[in-house]
Amino acid sequence: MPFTYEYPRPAVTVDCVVFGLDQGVLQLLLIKRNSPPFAGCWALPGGFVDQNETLDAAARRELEEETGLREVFLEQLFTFGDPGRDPRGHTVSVAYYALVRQDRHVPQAATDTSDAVWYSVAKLPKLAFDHQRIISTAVARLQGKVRYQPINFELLPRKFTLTELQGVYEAVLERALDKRNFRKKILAMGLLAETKEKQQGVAHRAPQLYQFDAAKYKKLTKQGFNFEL
Amino acid sequence: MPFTYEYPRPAVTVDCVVFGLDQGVLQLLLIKRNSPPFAGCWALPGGFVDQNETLDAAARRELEEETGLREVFLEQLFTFGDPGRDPRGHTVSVAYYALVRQDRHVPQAATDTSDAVWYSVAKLPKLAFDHQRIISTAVARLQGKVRYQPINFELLPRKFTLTELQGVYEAVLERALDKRNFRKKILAMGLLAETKEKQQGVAHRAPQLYQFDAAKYKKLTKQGFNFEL
DNA sequence: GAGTCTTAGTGTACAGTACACACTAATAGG
DNA sequence: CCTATTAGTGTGTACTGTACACTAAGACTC
Repeated sequence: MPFTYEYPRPAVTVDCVVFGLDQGVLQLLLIKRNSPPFAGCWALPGGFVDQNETLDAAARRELEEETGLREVFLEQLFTFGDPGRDPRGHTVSVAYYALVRQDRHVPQAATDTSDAVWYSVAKLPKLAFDHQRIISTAVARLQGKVRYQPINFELLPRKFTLTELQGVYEAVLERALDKRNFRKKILAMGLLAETKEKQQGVAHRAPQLYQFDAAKYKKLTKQGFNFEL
Repeated sequence: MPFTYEYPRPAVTVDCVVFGLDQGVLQLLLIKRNSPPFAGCWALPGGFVDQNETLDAAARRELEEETGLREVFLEQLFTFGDPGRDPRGHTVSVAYYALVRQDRHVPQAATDTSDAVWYSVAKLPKLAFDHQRIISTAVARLQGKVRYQPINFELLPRKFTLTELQGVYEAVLERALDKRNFRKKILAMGLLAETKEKQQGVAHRAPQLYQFDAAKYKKLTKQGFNFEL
């Protein structure tokens, strides 16, 4: 026991707000709790931080254990530590938010042991602990972040059309955007590379597929560029 | 003991990055450590979170205990939890940043028991733990925040001149601003109220004193206004 | 293969904002 | 009263944000 500590310690957990996108609607991945407290309630995936584990690692570990998701975009959100938030005792939760590509949406079948289900952000069930508050914080953060950092690509398959991308922005920001202006701005950033492909199997003019140029983004970021929408 | 926990728990601490302003230079409040580890080193004020104490309360308590400062602007910054950051064992630190009014700069004499000293942000001594990293994060956050939230008032006395305010922005952003454009923008926000006073005892035209209209700020914020500089 | 349906893709004009820039006004001190 | 010092003010120009409507292309139907 490395510390001598005069009071009982608060415990440390991580919780992940996982955003996905289905049919242009912003979704959240929730877990059904099996054990008390809040047994039977829906909750964010998460759990205790192990000794000698970074917070990021704990978040990724819990995410994989409970949902099967790996190698997603993951960023620290905020830390919630009110004494009353867990009826078992004082628990400090470091919250993360994650963005998951549509083509990697793990369907329920793939995570058969756990009850991980996607819910539309607009229609969430009653949640355990203070998870509703954590989600509200995450939504606000996402809306703020999207304005000056191109993270919405993380919610789409690697190749996507501009209309799809606009849909993501609209879903996140909860308002309509002008098509022509959106295209102008997003292309002006210079972070999108045309692929040689067009989308197949649509009953109308086939749209161009683009992909996000991560290398260029890294380079421009280092030079202190801003990517305001 | 409310939890059964299979591993030894990481401990939870808070650390405060306290910004002040002296002669137009951005300053940081540091504490000299008396005990190991890092005895004799400079460090951020902070300490363990008590059971059944909110994180905010812990930060305020530690700040007052170690520096005498009360009722300052205080906001959560980021949580640092790398296992190696404290040689005694795994410690998760919830970092805060605070802004202190110039007229409330507690001089060293007022905190006679502790060694709290203001250092220019540009010339910091070697610091304990990962506190240098925490400070870098705080500076970046402050620079970002200042662009869209009027928090710089927190660094000035209640009544201040526009030139002083401009100086704060310049100190934080580390670049010069145009006087006329700055005045236009900052007055256009509508958050400054002229006082009936002018600054006394200056060997030149006496400048108008202003104060921040907190009520108006609250009202406009609720209406979703932006305060970009 | 002509016609229809549906979404892709494109340009311009106007308003508002950002930015560069230089002189007069007022006060204290000598 | 003269000097030194900072306060305080307006305009023109470039750029950026925004509103807005039509043609292009592919798939399916008959």
